[in-house]
Amino acid sequence: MSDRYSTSPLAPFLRKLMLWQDLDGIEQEAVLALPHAVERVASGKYIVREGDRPKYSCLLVSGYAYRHKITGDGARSINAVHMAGDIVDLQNSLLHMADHNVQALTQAEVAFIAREHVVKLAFRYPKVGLAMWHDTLVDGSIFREWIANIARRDASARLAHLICEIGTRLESLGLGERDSFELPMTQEQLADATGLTAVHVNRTLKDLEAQGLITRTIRFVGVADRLRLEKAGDFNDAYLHLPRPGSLLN
Amino acid sequence: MSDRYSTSPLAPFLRKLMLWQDLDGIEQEAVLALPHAVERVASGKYIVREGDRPKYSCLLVSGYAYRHKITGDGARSINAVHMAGDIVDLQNSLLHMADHNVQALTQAEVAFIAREHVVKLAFRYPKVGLAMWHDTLVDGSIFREWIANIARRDASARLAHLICEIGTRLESLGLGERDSFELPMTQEQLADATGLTAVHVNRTLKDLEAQGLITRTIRFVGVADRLRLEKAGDFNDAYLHLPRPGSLLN
DNA sequence: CGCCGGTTTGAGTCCATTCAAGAGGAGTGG
DNA sequence: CCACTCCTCTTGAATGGACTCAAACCGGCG
Repeated sequence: MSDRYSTSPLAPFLRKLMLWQDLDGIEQEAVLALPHAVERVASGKYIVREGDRPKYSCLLVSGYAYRHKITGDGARSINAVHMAGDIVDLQNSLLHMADHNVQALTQAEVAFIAREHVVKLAFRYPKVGLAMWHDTLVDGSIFREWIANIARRDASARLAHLICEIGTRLESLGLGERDSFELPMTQEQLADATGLTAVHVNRTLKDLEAQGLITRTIRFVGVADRLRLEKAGDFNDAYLHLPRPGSLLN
Repeated sequence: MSDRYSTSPLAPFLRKLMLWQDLDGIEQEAVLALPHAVERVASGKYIVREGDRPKYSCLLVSGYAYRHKITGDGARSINAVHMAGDIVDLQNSLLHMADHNVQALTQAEVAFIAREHVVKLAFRYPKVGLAMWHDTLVDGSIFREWIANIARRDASARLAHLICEIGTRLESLGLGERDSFELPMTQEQLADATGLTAVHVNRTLKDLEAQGLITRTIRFVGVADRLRLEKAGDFNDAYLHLPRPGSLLN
């Protein structure tokens, strides 16, 4: 049984919920007991498409995914990057109509859960419900930070900020080290996530590398000097609302 | 009693929740019975400040407010504009720490409700809870659209889009007409909401006016040609998830 | 081996910014 | 009631950060 806490496909999801609320054994069991189906998704495949009317919420069990919209003249805007444990489209399933696309960034595993099971769980176990609600609020907080990032920071700060955020989130989910991880996004995807063009991302990354803030290998980016990178990206992790020792309020 | 549905300071909030869920009489009563204190706030006053640890959620009863962040080098980014009925900081109160500021845009009335009452209501009356959750999801959807707007549209489209959005939301809340309303934001505020500068907003608004899409009086903007404005702003209201005849699902 | 998606680099352009100064209104206080 | 101030709006000129266009490079893969 304590096995399930690590082997269940829902384990990363549970781990994430427990960032937000201290769930007891019964509540944890209830989360893991959600009826679900796991699917393997190839890199680049769509998980949800704008206009879909999904009946299932989906969670990312492994790999990366991203949300994006296409504007009228065909430009793409990436709204979010997701990693194992993230609820990838509570949004779309509770709102009944997908207003954006979700696409696998790498090969990934996705767990599908019928909407009504999610809702039932949330209201039968208020702390679980509160954790999920909390999660959607944190998502919102991240969107706000992205708005500020794209609207009011220059190219190198935008990229530095994005890299810091992903490192911090990876670490908070126990998926990697904050100071040294790799980011599986093409420069074009980085551009669409920062409101830039691929060409300019290329030049800016080279610049960050020349300054000794990051390292780069083909198609991947790593962090070299975390502190200076945070400074360059005007990064402050408060908006991620991660639990801190001493803030164990309800 | 049917009086309270129009006179209570919480009436606009209830009206908004009922956009998302069809609440019965008991549920409606429960919403209106929330213990609350109403405060009048002068234009420009802060309602919540970044770093606050608010114990109260607040609702906008009348007037306008906006959320914003200040970046490291002092630039302001406006993340959202709110009107009567909007839940203005469930965010900050449920997350325990405000990650951004909320400021009155005009003179406004704000209702403060202790966090625990909000939570209790949400879980005692699941449909009310679902409506609130839904509301936070729609907020998130709007943030995503703003990201796309700022990241991937040019100045005139950004402004056109913002104007369309506010008109549509005003109408959906029964606060005005979609095709002709006034927007109490300075050009500097419009700039901070669209990732532009005040000077360029000025030139762009003049341009939209010259094209016959909007009308302008001192410090206010009105809609002249809604259809063409929507086209210019690449505006499609799907992301607002407003109820439509025929989509009365649960 | 040759294609293909992604990366790199250069040169020229442009949308939006910055800087700067003036005009118009609203509010305040003498 | 006028003088004064402050804030917003307006306009012009110059600058610049990011974009576009275009070509070359690179590594993986069928």
